[in-house]
Amino acid sequence: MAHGIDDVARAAGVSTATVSRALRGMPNVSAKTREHVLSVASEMGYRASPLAAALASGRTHTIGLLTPWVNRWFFSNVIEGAERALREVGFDVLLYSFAVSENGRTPRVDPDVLRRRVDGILVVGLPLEDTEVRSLETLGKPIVFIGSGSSDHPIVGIDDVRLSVEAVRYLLSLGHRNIGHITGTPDDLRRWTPPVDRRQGWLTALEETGVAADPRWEEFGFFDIDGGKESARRLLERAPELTALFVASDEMAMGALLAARECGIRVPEELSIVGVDGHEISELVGLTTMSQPVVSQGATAAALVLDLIAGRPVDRRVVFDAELVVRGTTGPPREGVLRMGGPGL
Amino acid sequence: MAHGIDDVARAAGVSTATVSRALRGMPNVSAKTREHVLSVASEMGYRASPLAAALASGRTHTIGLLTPWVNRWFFSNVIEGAERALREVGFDVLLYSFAVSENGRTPRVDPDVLRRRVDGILVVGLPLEDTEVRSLETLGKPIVFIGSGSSDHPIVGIDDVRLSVEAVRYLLSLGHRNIGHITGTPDDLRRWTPPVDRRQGWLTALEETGVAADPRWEEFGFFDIDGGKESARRLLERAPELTALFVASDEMAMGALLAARECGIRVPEELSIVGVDGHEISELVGLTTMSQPVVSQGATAAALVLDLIAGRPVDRRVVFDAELVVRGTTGPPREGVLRMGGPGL
DNA sequence: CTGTTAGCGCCTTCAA
DNA sequence: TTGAAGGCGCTAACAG
Repeated sequence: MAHGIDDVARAAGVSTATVSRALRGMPNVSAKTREHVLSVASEMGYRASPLAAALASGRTHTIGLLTPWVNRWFFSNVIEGAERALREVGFDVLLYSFAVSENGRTPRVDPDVLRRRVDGILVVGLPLEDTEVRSLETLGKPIVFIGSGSSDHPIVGIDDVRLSVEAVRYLLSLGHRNIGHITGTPDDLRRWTPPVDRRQGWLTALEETGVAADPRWEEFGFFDIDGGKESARRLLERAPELTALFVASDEMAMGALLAARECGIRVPEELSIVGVDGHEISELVGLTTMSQPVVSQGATAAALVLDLIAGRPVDRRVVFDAELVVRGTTGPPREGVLRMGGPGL
Repeated sequence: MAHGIDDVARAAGVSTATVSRALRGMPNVSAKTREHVLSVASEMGYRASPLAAALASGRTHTIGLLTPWVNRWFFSNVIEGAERALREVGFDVLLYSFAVSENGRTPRVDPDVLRRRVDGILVVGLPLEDTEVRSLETLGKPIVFIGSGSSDHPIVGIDDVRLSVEAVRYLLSLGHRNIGHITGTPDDLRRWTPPVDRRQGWLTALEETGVAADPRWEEFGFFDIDGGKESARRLLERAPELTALFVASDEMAMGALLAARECGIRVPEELSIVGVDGHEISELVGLTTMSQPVVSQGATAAALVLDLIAGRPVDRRVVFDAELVVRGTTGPPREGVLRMGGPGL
């Protein structure tokens, strides 16, 4: 039942080398020989052992997927996209979750585990320390980052500054001027660019319109629902003049919604909220958000490693567009006074 | 930089066989030889090529993880648990997502892709067709199911009937008698036991109490938020006498919450809702639910395949307990009339 | 306890 | 275009 390449060679009356060439679609095989070999092989149900092939050729047809979490929205969707794209072209995906150390100084990725096991590496989400990237580079395999990464390798993501400017401009166009911001940047993740860039976009959009962003209008916290809730609570108590919130992720925005509800603040009548992500649940909660394509980012990153492996030239950076999705959590500010002359979007 | 086993053998002044034995902790090596080999190897930064080792030994130290989705709550959490448990003991995880065909007749898993690549298989979530299971069995490797599976292989999961009885008993103990049920069973997933069992539990608990379950009290739909919302809308319109809903998943329950809100029905004053899962978001939405340990199920399934691989005896079925978590979506029925003499929980 | 010797199943020069 | 033969890097009998 489990045939080897020489069983096929014998049955087809050719050498193993010819079988190997025919099956892999190499050019130097006559059409009729190939056809014959192919039919014999399929008749026998033959499949080359990926292990043996990898050992002999040095190519594993496997991609190592490094991720801090598999059970979080952004990550699981990227993985989904990458896995499907890779499987489609016959590549396997080895899943490696690594710890997100709070103190940030424990080495989290061990290149030796990947050595001689993969043809390329995909790093999802969290940026690695320089030393970690260097150690991965010793593998001599292509590396592609998704979401946030190292400057020396291709990265696919979104333009966080731009998208944030757009979100805040939308709020400005509704008449809001007192717009707060909730972000998340634990100390050890300073190099995680999305939150930093989103904050920058918020500042930029306000400046454009001549609004001075009061430092009291921003709040830091954890990047999940709970974190958003706590941050929003503090923010709303401290700065009651705020009529709108630009929140750096949908999950935090949902937390903000909960906080508003608990404080008895009606959304959007008294407070408008815009998130970032396009989380499925946001749709059902009616959250206005900047929606980003996540599965596509995974698929694109997969295509990039494959290009790199094949020696094709690739873009150093692929940027996806985020799209403003207006839903129920945004409206004109509570004073009902639209100050004309704003940017208008 | 990339040494082979014979480099180490030469450097240590022993044979490759001894190096191999020493490094793998085999018994027949003298203590001092082992120590010496180990130190030489680590000095050289040597790691055995998993590929070559697998080819020579027939053991790949890799588990194939089959799942219909990686970006859904239950699945991503099971994967997370399994991956971490496997990596801890040096096993790799090959991720295979397979299509969930709506018509149910397209073969979704191709055993040939796994042939000679894995030592064992984990199937997460959806049950496979008998033919699919048979084809996987031709690989001759242990298979473990999580959540729902085939009778011929170990399965880890929860007792859906029991948990549902408990959930409904809780509603009964609050005084509810008109308790509806929302479930999801697309036609091609008849063999997906959780929804079937949860429905059974609902029926059983009602019967115990002498309540006749009106067929109008149950509604089928899709197993996500949207599906729950639609189902709840239909149910609430059709059977206004309902004072409580037992919903077969948290996501559907969240949909039901949305539907209630849109219909102007207050929760829990006018309608109590209980879900199943223990989804993180439910916690923040304040949903009462039967919480199941999911990461643990993944980790346990991982331990089971490892046992099977090692030839250790294993339980054919590992059942985890679900736990009632009472939060804000449940309360006494709207009439405020507690009919005494109920089961009392 | 240790070394020798075949493979594991395929790919890939090199000749023909 | 095809075949022969030597690895890829390690494990596992079998001797010693």
